[in-house]
Amino acid sequence: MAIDREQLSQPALAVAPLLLGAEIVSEAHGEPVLVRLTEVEAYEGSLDPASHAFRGQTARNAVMFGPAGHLYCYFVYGMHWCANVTCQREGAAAGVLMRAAQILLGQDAVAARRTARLKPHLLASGPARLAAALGLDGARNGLDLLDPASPVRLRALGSGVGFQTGPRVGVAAAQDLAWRFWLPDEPSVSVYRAGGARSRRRARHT
DNA sequence: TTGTCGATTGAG
DNA sequence: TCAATCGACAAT
Repeated sequence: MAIDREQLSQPALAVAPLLLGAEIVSEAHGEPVLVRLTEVEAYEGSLDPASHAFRGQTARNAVMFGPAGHLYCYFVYGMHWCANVTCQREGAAAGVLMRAAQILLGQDAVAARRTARLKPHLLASGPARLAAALGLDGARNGLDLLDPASPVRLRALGSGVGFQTGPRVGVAAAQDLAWRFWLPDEPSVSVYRAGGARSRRRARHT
């Protein structure tokens, strides 16, 4: 059964639980890779200082201002790609960062593409590792995850229940918000690291 | 035009 | 604990 875009056209806080346990298929590398999301984070647009869309629309974040159910890929730290599922209606920006997943299909191919040797449950643990596993980068930015013809598709949503929440990883702004969602007892869930490490390191010396 | 810093990862 | 590495954006 097809996924209704309406379900994704809500605030990120409402969409995030639905994406936990959701299945994503990618044929970006040729051979299909299928994953089940185990960890996500909500990013609201205008109200969220940690969101790329907080200061309004730019060339980079334009996809987040479009319709829900599209892929927002961004480049970070000069070397990694991360990917969001856009939500909210057209004109309102919000997204859910995909942080970790369990690989259901194509695990050997994913492992073979990596230079670092990782244990299987770590192959898609962390947003950049997950993006790499699915072959998501700037070339995939803006893809419609609900289009059957798309090489990257959202195949099923999660149940929306049975998750845990906590502060977002690596985010300096709005640390009081419990906008990270994960499935308990999933080994692929990434380790928590508080945000703003760099600026706080400088502050300690001054 | 320049300088700062990031929704991270992997090695030491 | 820290370096890698570069694009976006705010400040000049």
